[in-house]
Amino acid sequence: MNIGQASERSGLAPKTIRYYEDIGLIRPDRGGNGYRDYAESDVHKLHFLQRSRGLGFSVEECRQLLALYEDKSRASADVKELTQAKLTEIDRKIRELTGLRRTLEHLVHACHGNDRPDCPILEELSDGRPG
Amino acid sequence: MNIGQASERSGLAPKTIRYYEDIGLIRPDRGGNGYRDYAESDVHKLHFLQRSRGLGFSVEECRQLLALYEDKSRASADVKELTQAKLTEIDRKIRELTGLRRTLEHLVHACHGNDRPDCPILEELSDGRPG
DNA sequence: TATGAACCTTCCAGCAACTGGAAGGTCAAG
DNA sequence: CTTGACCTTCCAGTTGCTGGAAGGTTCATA
Repeated sequence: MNIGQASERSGLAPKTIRYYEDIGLIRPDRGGNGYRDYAESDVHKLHFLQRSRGLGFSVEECRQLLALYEDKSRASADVKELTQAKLTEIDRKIRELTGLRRTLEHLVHACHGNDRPDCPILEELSDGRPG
Repeated sequence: MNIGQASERSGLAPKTIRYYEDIGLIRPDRGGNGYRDYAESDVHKLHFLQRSRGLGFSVEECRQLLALYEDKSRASADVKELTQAKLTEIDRKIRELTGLRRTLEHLVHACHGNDRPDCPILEELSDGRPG
């Protein structure tokens, strides 16, 4: 099938699919007219990529996952380790964002929000001390 | 003072400081030797940038904040609005990450983590159905 | 058969927000 | 006078695409 249909069925933009080919993630056939020709297995891989990217794996990690996925003798412990590492990273991100959220919320509450020139948000950004 | 000291005192890498100059955020003087020469007020602005970047404001938002900060007739409602928008965005990110975390955790628990070739993580990534 | 839309192709450029490195100038200490 | 730590500019790379230009193909319709 053409790239348009592969795009629809995988949930990836055509540009993204071509990009994935550029960086060697997938290698579809070509028709006599030069058009890319995707097999079912290609769509499957693209969908795999779409899902794993959406779950926060980097493209390089997806490359590893794809290799594990295609390798019949893969060890699932490898995949578990990769996923566990990702989990830790996500926890860190959530913690950071939560702290940031707290700070900003504090600032919003402290700010008058009127037209007077004094603004606790700017003051705190300026001196770095908590208001 | 030279860029090295400005870097130390603002908490920004020299490269970052030069970059901020490139994109017009700050304009330090130059000494006779061509070296950048930072005044106290420059360091103050750099520190302001360091803080607001660290709080998740984009460089363009920092530019706005800096303008408001420098404008004596600024309206604090503007700043509050910007901060509030940022807060909403952070909430969305936290929600997304939490969902992602849940999915991955489920996958880790479902995976045997041994050397057997069947792995629920890969299977779910492949078909997109929750295991 | 012509025409137009909707596909497809490649390549080049750019986004954020820096970071790394090369090639070279300057300055202070020993 | 040399060594080493600074400083300068400029060019390129990072990640993961996305937009656009310029052109080829296919298909439906008039």
